[in-house]
Amino acid sequence: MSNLRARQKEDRRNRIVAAAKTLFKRKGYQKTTIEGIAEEAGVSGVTVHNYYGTKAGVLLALVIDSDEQLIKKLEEIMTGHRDGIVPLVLSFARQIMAHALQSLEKDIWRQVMAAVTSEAGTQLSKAYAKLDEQLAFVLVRRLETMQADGRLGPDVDPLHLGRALFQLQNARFIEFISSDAMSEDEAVARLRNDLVALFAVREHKVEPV
Amino acid sequence: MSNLRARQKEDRRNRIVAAAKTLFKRKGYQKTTIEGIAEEAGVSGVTVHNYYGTKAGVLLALVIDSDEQLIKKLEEIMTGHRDGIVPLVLSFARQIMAHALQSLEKDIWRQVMAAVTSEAGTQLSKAYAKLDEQLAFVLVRRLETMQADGRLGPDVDPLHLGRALFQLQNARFIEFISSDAMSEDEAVARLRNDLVALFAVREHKVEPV
DNA sequence: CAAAAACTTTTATGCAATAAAAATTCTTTC
DNA sequence: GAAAGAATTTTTATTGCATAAAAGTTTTTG
Repeated sequence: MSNLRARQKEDRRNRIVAAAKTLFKRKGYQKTTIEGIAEEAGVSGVTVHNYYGTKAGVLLALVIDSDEQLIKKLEEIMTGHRDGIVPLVLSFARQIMAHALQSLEKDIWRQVMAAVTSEAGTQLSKAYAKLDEQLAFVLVRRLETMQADGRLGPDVDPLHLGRALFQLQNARFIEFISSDAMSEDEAVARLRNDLVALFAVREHKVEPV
Repeated sequence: MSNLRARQKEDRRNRIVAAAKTLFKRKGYQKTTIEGIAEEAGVSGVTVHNYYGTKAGVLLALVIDSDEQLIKKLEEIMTGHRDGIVPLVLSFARQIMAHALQSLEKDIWRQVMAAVTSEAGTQLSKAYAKLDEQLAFVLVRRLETMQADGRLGPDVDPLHLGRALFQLQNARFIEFISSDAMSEDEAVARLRNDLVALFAVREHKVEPV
């Protein structure tokens, strides 16, 4: 029974995150209090702080759990793709938006994105950034396959292209969650406009700056 | 003397923002209190809340003022450009980063970006979004000129392209301020990688999704 | 089993945010 | 130009996040 203490800690972490998920979904982010989460989880409020630093930290931990599943799922789904880059990225974007709304509401996602930025440098924020990198790599791997199949020119760098495409997708995702009025379709349409416009460019010389 | 009341209000707004700017720069964001700003501005703490809603709201108001100047300056500087798209966007990005660091530190910019997201829907956040749109249009106008000069293919939509390029630039700007360690050069290098990779793509068919 | 170490809880404090009541100050109207 | 009325700020009070230090509890170790 190596380390009872470690197991207790793990158990408390799980209880806190589970309690938070329940309360965030039931009452929304603003109206659930740390003290409420603590009570539901059977610990003291200060312990929640000790574990996660801030209320947003608890939220981030919860989202990270959920996103790890998303990545696995995306990896599978995307593997089937035999289309061009634009449909690939749009499908990718749709999966992410659908998954996001399925687990939490837009208002709460705004808190997530805000926390990632304002708490940049914390462990949880770094963990979130790492997941973003993994998401980008889902695209990168698809692009590598496309290049191997000859569906993507040999002069393109799949790593940089994948990252760039992810950045664009992510920017539109943030726009999507930033407005309750914006539909998935609208967000996808904007992303398509981005891609079509970018791919229409024929740039020849690239000087250093 | 139309409306003494309105003038007093305007005066208080100015004093609050000026006081906040002084204190943010002197003590940083976390350590300046609303009460402190209020005292420096000669009003009560609750008045600051009544005017700007939150501490981040005061910060946003201050940044918006500063960004309005940036846009004018950028419009002038960018007009001189006779290079390709990539140098244009990189130069644009450099101007924005330089301006940002000149007015406030990275840590405070993180609070700005977080506030824009978490307080999406408020007047101040909308005002900030509008400035972003104006910034994107600085690029759009340059692209229109390039197209008229024949330096950009006629099948490209300058509006969509400008917006897409701004989104990319903005994503890398956020990355830049999110890490104290990232230099301007590094951020520009990443943005260049994005652009080069995207422009190397030769996509032919674009099916709907 | 007792001492030490590791955690959690209790207790206390500062500050943001918000609401309601009280006090001021400006505007209007007679 | 003074009093009534309206607008706006300040005072006062409360809740909750965040943090620190002291006190208490449980696990680990010798």
